[in-house]
Amino acid sequence: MTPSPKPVAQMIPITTHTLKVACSQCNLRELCLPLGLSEHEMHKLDDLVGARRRIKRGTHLYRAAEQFEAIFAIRSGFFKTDVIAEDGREQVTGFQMAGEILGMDGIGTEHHTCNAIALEDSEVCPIPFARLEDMSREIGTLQHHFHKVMSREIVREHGVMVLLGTMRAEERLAAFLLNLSQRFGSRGYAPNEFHLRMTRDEIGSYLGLKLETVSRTFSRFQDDGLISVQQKHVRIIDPAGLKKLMSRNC
Amino acid sequence: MTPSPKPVAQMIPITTHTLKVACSQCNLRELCLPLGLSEHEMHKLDDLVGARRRIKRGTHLYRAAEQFEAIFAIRSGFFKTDVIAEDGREQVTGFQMAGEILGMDGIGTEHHTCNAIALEDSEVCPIPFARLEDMSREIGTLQHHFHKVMSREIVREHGVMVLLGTMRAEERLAAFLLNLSQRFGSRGYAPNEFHLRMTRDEIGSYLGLKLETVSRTFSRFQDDGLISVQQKHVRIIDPAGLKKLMSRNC
DNA sequence: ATCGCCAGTTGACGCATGTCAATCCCCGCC
DNA sequence: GGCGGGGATTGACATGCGTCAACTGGCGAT
Repeated sequence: MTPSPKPVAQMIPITTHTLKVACSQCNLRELCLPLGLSEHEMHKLDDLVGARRRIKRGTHLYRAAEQFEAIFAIRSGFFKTDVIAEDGREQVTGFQMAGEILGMDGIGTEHHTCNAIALEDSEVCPIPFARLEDMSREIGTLQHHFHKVMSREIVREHGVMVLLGTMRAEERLAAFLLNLSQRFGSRGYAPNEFHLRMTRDEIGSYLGLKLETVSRTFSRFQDDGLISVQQKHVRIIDPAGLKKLMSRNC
Repeated sequence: MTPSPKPVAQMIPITTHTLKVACSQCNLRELCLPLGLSEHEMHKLDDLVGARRRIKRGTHLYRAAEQFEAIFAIRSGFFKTDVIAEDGREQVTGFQMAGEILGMDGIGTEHHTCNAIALEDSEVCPIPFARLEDMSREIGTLQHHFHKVMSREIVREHGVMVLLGTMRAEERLAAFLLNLSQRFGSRGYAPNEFHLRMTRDEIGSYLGLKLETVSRTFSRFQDDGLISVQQKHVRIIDPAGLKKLMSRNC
């Protein structure tokens, strides 16, 4: 093989300008806040969004009880959010990927109420919340889109409640895999082959299962020819079969 | 018994004026949207909020898939919201009481995504959403308060995820009772004695348990002297004992 | 006031998932 | 490239909750 050229990013001199997010240029705009803004509005948004911030794998973007200042659009990477109850139990409340918004839990109390931890080296665009509210008062489209984003988060959580309240282990894991698949797909990645960024324990916490149950269920899916799984690498062989699993009996 | 006097409501001539909500007069304002508004802003809000609507016990305030037009402030009464998955499973996603806001799940898709059903005869104040957004652009306080309400709903659902994901049956029911107690208390009702508006089945759906388990756990709590329960009437005898239950081991 | 029905209670039993433990095997670090 | 450790797998066993079923009793309709 011939040596591949250096990644483009390394050839561009790093200035505040290149570090600065330009929403108007961002290929995630359909997933993030700027959806449906005019050219002019989009450029106003560029001023709102702060300089991109790198979060190394394993470190916190924010912690519960910290002062809430901004929400964050994920530019690249992968996060988990979790809640630690007073008695120490951990519940993973979600996994977030590029184009999704983090931190809306902090608005109500002006303090974050959960932890956000990068599961791989990531970049986020901080959106100072007070300024977002100001700008929302000028740009109705932005206001409305932000409301939609928050509402969708509520609806997503309803889905998790259905999962945790009514589904059996197999169904939970099938739903989880199909959800990841759909989200990777809509970002232009292969929907049927991906690397899990989280451990079995984190999957288990999210799905209300113990890690051994997650592991066993993965193995069963593999034996049944639904997926092939090797550590964190997953290939979905029979998506329809997984879907069928979710609506069996009951 | 002597015949009781007619209910007061029937003695007042029904006019648009009496049916109309006056947020500026409402004793629920601390719980609902108008928190922190000036006198002038409050009166603008009075124009926003539509005529109060009565919802009879057992009937729907809205249904999943219906067009979303408004959110609803509960003036009086008690509701449940539920999601029916494609395969028919029902998950109760919440119980709502006076001063709480219903319908924010519909903003994202412009269609409601769950059902809201009155568990007793109730009254709601419809808040046309497009007009709420308009007014939010004029009144920053209102905008901010609405964002807080949505954020708190997200945080509430995180709490439910912790409950469903990590707690055992006893802990779930204890958490449920203490939550109801706190909410009744903050509305001026006796925190330690109340009527459940929902069935064992609905409690079970909310808590991810079968109705038999709910019933058995109630009985166990009674045997242990934590509560006294007779059908839908509950008295909390030992709140501290219930709290301790929730943080035992783990 | 009475009846019928639906909600609730209680018991017996089974199963899905948790618990505990041993072993394996990547992955990243030096 | 080798080594160490944490993540993953797998097995044996335990148990909490679900399932099925019988029975009770309040409440609302008439």
